[in-house]
Amino acid sequence: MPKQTFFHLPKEKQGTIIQAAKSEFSRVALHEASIANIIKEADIPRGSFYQYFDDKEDLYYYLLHQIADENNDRFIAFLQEKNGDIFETLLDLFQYMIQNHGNEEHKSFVKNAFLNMNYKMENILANDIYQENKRSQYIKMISLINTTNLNVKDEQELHHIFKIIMAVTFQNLIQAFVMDLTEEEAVTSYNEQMELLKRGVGKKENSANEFS
Amino acid sequence: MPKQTFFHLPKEKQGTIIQAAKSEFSRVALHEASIANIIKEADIPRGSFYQYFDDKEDLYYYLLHQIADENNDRFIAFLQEKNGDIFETLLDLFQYMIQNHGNEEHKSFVKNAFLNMNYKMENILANDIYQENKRSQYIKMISLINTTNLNVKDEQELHHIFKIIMAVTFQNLIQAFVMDLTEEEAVTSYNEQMELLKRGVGKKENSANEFS
DNA sequence: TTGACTAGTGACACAGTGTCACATATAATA
DNA sequence: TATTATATGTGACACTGTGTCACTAGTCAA
Repeated sequence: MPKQTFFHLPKEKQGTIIQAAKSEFSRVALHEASIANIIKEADIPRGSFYQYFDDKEDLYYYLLHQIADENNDRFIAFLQEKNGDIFETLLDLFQYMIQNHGNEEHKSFVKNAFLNMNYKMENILANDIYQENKRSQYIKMISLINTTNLNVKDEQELHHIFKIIMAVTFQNLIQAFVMDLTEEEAVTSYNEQMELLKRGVGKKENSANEFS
Repeated sequence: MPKQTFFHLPKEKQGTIIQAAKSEFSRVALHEASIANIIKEADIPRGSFYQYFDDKEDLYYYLLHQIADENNDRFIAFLQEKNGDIFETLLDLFQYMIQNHGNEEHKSFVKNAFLNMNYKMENILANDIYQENKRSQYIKMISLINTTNLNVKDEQELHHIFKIIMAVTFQNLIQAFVMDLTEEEAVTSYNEQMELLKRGVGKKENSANEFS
């Protein structure tokens, strides 16, 4: 978490630094990003950087959590809009995330974030100040899910289902970013997988496969 | 890929270097590992290291691919043993992977590998010499899957199902490693998710939820 | 014995990090 | 206004780690 000094800065200066950092982190992955580039672009001395942040990671995870929070908010908003339908919500969110929004830099940042996702997963899962926030957001999401369309017998199962769906969603996002799939390719494939999740992949008794 | 020079080395010296590298990579994640530690433990001069490998990553991914290949072979062997039942196979493999095998170092290496999984995903997905090998292994796996127990109508769906199952498996592996779950916790949760995958999470018409 | 090739070696230039002593600004108090 | 305290700004510097290169040392064939 950035130090208080950073938050005492005029908003404009904060913005300049954030902008420089985003630019650097969208240029290359975390482990290749250099503080030198950030301070050069933000035009602040090296010493100042360390007045504001512990290190490169501190700044990076601050930005990452901001974006994650935005997406969580968006998730919750979509979920409300779609009356709790998790599939419709995630399809929209998936589509939203792989779209460009006319900002190549933001997309690069997010792509690099996925590439770094496990770079220091302890850091993300760590019991830091974000943790409580994350937990309550998770509970909110779960509570908003409309279970009338889901074949779910208890809350435990709902957690499992959420986990499954998120795993598949993430994998598809990563693939879309890393393999540079077109939006259509990505969405079609994602959609088909979601249908399989709904239907189930185990053989039903009296049904025969065309293919086997 | 290590340079030819490395492969010309006597097996024993190769082993010493590999051992030193595994030790370092199990101590810390890739981005924190240092060549200095590896050459110190292997007792070779710095210049020699660069005769054998391009850099730290070169050595690291070589080891990682070795382990991945071993696991792929194990996957295929299990699949044959279980008459192509993908669920039984993966449950066994899952259990196998989170077990210790009396080698704390190997487990640390694998854990760090998961933490670094996306560190440089391009590297892993890159069209390198492993690619062809991987592709053919994938095809072999798919061909071994017994579809009589799966509700699958064409090959496209089989690919999707494989992808889904692997996504969920990986997520559970990562979680087990990072959150230090006991084997029982991990396997129980994984198992329950697999059952949901088989059954499907979408609501069947005439069935009612206890919970909603 | 010479030449050609392959491998071994460690000093070194270079790049990047985090720190620290000092400089400067701001605000509160006498 | 002068004084003091506190917060912030600054860049030179020590330190760590990387990759290179000129040189050395083997090996083998002519």
